[in-house]
Amino acid sequence: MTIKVRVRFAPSPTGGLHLGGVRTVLYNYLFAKKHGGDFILRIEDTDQTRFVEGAEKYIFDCLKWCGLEPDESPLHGGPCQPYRQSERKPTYLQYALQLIEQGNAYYAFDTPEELEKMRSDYKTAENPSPQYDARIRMKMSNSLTLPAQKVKELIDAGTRYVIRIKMPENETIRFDDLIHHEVSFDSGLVDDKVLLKADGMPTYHLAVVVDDYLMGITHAFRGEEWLSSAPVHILLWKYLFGLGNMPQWAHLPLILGPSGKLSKRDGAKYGFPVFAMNWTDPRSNEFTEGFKEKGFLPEAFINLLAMLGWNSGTEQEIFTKEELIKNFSIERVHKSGAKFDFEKAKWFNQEWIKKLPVTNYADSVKELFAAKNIPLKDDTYFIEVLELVKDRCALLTDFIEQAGYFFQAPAELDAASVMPKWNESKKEFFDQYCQDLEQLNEWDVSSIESLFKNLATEKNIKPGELQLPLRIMLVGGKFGPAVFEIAGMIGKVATIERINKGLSIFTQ
RNA sequence: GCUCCCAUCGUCUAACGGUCAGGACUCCAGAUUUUCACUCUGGAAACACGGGUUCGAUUCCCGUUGGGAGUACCA
Repeated sequence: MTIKVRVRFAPSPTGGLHLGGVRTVLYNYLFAKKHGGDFILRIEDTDQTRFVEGAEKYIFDCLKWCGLEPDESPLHGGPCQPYRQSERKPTYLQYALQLIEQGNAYYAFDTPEELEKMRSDYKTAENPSPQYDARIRMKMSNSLTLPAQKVKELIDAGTRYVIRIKMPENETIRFDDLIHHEVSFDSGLVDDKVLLKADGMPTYHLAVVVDDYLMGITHAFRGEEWLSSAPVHILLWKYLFGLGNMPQWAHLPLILGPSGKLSKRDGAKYGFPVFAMNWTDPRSNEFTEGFKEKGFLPEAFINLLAMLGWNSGTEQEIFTKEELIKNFSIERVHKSGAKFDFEKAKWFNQEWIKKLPVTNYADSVKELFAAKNIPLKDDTYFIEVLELVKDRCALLTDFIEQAGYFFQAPAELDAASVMPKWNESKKEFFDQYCQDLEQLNEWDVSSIESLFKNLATEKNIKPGELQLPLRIMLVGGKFGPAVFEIAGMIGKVATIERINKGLSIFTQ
């Protein structure tokens, strides 16, 4: 019998969801779906001081937008409720006490001030950050150094205490990581991490192990920043639930920014989004841009994230979510960190804009237009326009410039591209052309075009000399599809209006 | 400082002892387009260094260097 795959993503609701976080979700999700397993979202809100209003909902919104919704979560329910660690608080104490009984943990009464004093007292040039470890724990105030009676008195008196793991002194802790393979640590070099805080809440270290066990997690994928504390978790598994029940670990390589680790600041500094969606910290009011609002398609977003540290072994780069699920394998995830490249990210999005039917993202573009007060016509026309200009758009926001002139006259004309070669005979040409257009019964592209070319021949002007001015009049700049196509789309009235307006500007 | 992780074009990557080291993004040139883009063709661009092992190393081992992470009653 094979055990059902169960994976989890366990964010703390402290702020935006960044690239690396979404990619961790993605790999978890892909792995679970590939193996017919469950993807669980657990909220790790054990630090009350860092709780941020709205952060949890924001995470759900991001996952929904990405199409990576969990099977179980505080929002979706599930058999292992509750999925918020703050609501599981009573659970953790018993395991901490079990560890004390087994001799694997102890009470520590040191105050924050005492800890600080210890750190400064033992700080040297060779050891800038002294740890609470085997060498110094016997010099501190804890149940290892105090007589049992005294410990009992302190606890009975309500003295604040924490419970720390007692790291063995000379043990090599090994484990097999799905990505890094065998990793080993010397237990004597790891400090006695706090397991249960003075407020009764567990730290991440205890909570992650207890909940992974209680929720039946079979595979635990997380960022590489956790690799250093893995020995603590391995030991906890050994002491509490047995190494045989421990999930398979995979520590994902980090996503780097242009200079070192990717940070919120990089986004602002280099002009690319870092979070999945816009996020404003309610406390500091600090705003961080999101991929969604920047104009990314969710399909492109997960595609580009998937390729940042993983590849299928083929030369295929564009993958649908279904293809990713089919092809994903944790063994093909890279060991080294990947630098995020916004240019390549845009390329992925452009490919997806071209690949997807415009109807898939027409509503998003509509919202963008509404925000810019661009008037909309009927849907058929709208779709037709998007189809016409989609090849020119890397971001959804590019549609504003590339499609806006189909709905309203350009606000400004690139007169500089026309003026140097502008002359009276061209003005006469356009005057005449307007009159001819007015008479046109059938407003179709070929008539508009042949009228233009015939008149040009008649006036003895090269059509090429005239097309650019016409384009500038209709579009505003040197871009867009074929001019006559545009005239055909915007209609007789708008075409003539825009030519006349252009004429008045060029002939000043 | 200490611990751990990592190392192929500028960037993302392929290669699992023998390849002209392949692809993609970016950049450059050309074709196409009477604009811009798309598309197509071509080009520039990498095995960090030093030792081993081997008939043969980008590939395996060791060291050096470089980069990253951790070193909280944060996750």
